[in-house]
Amino acid sequence: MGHSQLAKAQNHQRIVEIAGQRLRETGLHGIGLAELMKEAGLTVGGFYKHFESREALVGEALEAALGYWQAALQSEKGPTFAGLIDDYLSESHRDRPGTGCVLAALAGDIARADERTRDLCTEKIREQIELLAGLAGGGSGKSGRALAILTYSALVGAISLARAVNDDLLSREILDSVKKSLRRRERDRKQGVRRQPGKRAQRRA
Amino acid sequence: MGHSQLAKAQNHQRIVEIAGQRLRETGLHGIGLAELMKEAGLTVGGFYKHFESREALVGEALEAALGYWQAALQSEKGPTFAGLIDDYLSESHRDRPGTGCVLAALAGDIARADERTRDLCTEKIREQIELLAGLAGGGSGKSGRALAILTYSALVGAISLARAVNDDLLSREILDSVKKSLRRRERDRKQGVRRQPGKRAQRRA
DNA sequence: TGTACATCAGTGAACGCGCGTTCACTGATGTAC
DNA sequence: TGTACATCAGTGAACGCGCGTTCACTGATGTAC
Repeated sequence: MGHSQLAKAQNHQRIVEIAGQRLRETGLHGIGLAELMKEAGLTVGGFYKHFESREALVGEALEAALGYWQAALQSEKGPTFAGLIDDYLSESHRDRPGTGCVLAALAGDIARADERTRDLCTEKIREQIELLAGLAGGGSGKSGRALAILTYSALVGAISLARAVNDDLLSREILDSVKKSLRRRERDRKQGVRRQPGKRAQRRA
Repeated sequence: MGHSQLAKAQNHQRIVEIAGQRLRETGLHGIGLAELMKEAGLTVGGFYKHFESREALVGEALEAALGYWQAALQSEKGPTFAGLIDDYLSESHRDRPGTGCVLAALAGDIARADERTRDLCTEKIREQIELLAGLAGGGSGKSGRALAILTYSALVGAISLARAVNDDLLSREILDSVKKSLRRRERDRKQGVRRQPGKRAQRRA
């Protein structure tokens, strides 16, 4: 319980990390500072030694949470399109919003948030789409980007619905069905792209 | 400002309707009773002559709002799959969450809501999927349902992302791109189904 | 049709609680000599 | 290496505000005679 600079930095990071989880679990207004600080092993009073306001913490936490997801995706050293879909639409992801995709958990809240927060998310969404488009196929054409946007939308929507739904059977059906549809979509496109030199070859096969 | 039974019923309906809009606009915890009653031309005190609690109002409002969407879809007398997609992914829908799809606006909040609310939404989601599956094609096969689920997920996700995004260009791109992708998907499937008797006919064309 | 009365939708103020924020204080940290 | 001192992370209580809920009261509604 020292007051060293190191301890402060560690505490700061811990608060941000916990906030990132709880915000995704309970919504942007779902948790109070007292509870948050307690969970970090501290008391409320100290909060303002770290952040200017609750809003400032939310900003930092969202930024970190968005970055975390990004990192997780890229660190998988060359994740595949199909692998990414399977991860995203897993029951594990559905049941752990706290460590999952920020947009799936908070899209509604973000749409109503201040401009700075929305700026942040806009850039992250842009990056995600580009990442997906890159994975979708070597082609730099528009269809890769279109597939990326469709895929991203379907992922976010499917997880949102699967979480909203109360019936485990329906919830799983949503995850599995979208998983299969998206996988097939990518497969179809890849085959189309690879046989590019002669389009007639597709018909012969 | 009478106290008649008729007036009460009208006030009740008005409160529910306004709540349905404001909740979709500001989230399940985004608006207070005082403001709500004021907007309905009443004062806070009278609230409990209509509802047992705030929670009860939210339940009624959500049920009405979900029903409203359902009705709008069906009253379009035989809406088409493509028409439905265009309506859902319109800028008008994006910019008016208050009168739009409950799930697109509140999926996050609903996932965290009490069981009764989630039950309600689960049934509505089931109905929507069946409605879409019915429109997707005459075939009663599994692929119609899979397309319905993919479509529904993509719709909810696309509108959620388009609302979260701050950049109007990217927002429109998401709407338009998903619109096109889904339209094509349905077209492809319809062609496949209609030429069922002889699969070879597809290759000849 | 007219009159007395019970009902109850709606009013406006007050209550109580939770939560973000502030503040005086503590004591370990780290620096200047 | 020791010592005196300034800094500041963290404490715990208090403040103020907003919001859901309660309550005594009002007066129009609608009913019984």
